[in-house]
Amino acid sequence: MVQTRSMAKAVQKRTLQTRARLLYVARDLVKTSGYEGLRVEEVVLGAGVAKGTFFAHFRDKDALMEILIGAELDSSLDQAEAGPVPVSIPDMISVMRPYHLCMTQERYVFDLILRYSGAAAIAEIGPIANTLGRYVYLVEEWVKAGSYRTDISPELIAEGVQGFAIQSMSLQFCAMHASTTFEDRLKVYWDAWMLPQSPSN
Amino acid sequence: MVQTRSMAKAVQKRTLQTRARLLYVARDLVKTSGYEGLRVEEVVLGAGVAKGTFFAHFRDKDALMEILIGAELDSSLDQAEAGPVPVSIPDMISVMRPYHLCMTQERYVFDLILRYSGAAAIAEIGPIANTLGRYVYLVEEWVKAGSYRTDISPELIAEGVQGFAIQSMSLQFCAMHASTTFEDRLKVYWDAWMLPQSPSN
DNA sequence: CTCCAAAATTGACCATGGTCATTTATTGTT
DNA sequence: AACAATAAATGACCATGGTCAATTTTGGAG
Repeated sequence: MVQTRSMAKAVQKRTLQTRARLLYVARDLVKTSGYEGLRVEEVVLGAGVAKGTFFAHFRDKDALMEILIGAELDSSLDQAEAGPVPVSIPDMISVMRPYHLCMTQERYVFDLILRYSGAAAIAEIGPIANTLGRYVYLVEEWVKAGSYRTDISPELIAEGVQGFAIQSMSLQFCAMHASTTFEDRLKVYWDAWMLPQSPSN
Repeated sequence: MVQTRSMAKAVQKRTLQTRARLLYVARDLVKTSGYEGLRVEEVVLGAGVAKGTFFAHFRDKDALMEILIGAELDSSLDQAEAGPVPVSIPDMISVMRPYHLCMTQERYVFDLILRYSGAAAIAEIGPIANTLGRYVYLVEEWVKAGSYRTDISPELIAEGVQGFAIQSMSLQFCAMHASTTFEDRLKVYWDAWMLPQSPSN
């Protein structure tokens, strides 16, 4: 008899186990050697599978990275979301600190986030693009609840907030601008963006 | 006799020739296969040298890329700098078009620019970080000559302008935000940043 | 229980960037 | 012109991510 759609075999238990093992080993390796130091070969060795198996579970090494980093970012956001709504710019900076620290923990991580923030060329939105979306949404809510400029939409404000956060991180990694710290710069930008003080002209 | 500083041998002609040949071949290959398609092996084959020679002239493949892309960006900026000073935001957008097009010509190029905008972890400022610095300086001059918000310094305005340009490019490559075009988005951001219209509260 | 098609796994192999001990070319000195 | 010291070039080799035809495992049908 022909195999019909409803008879389609479910994902095998084995698959889930293997995938879980790969993720577990990877997370463990990252703990000791950092993201940049992660090697696919070490992961498969630790998980006791062949190299090909890795790529049957993840499109490429970056896809695994995205999952690991995306999860870390997500839990930082959970933290930020759980607390009280920040009512000032310094508040926001402090509530977002874990998230921002997570993004800048390694240059390699920051680069990967930038690269994947655009959800690749493909139309698929990955874990990282997803948390960036959550970030904007969260900030938008905070903006609605607070007193900031009213000439543009809260969503636009939130997009700019994220843009400036990323800009500040970039400059932190830049030799030309090493003098100012990340959070000082961020405050200057966010103040100027969210609370413009003088007439345009 | 001991070799003194003043007797230090100059760079050999051969060196300059080899380097020029490598650069010429690379530029030529980029013209047909794009930046992403460039292979070191093709470059050395075309230049008639061994692979090791390539890496004696450039730290790594990215260093060559930085030179090629940096030069392209620089000449776009030369163009922008040569014309009349833009007196409005739409003017600025149009004057900067070649530069922005250059940055977004390939996803690969944009990623590399982002990666090298921070002048690597090393304290050395490369061609790309350099053009980004020029960009900010140029915009700063334009801002000084025009009528924009006065509550923050022209330099800060210029930094934000660049940040929003990069943000707009990122979103252009992003599946979630493909609906708005780059320049439309840029105008929205730049208007809101340079000409805030309403009191903060 | 046996058989089979689909799913999962394997590992030899490839692509490509990058290294370095060795060889070759250049140039100032005598 | 011969030599020595330095610079440049070489190419075999390595590291690492990624591929794919062949093999093994799984789970349901009869």
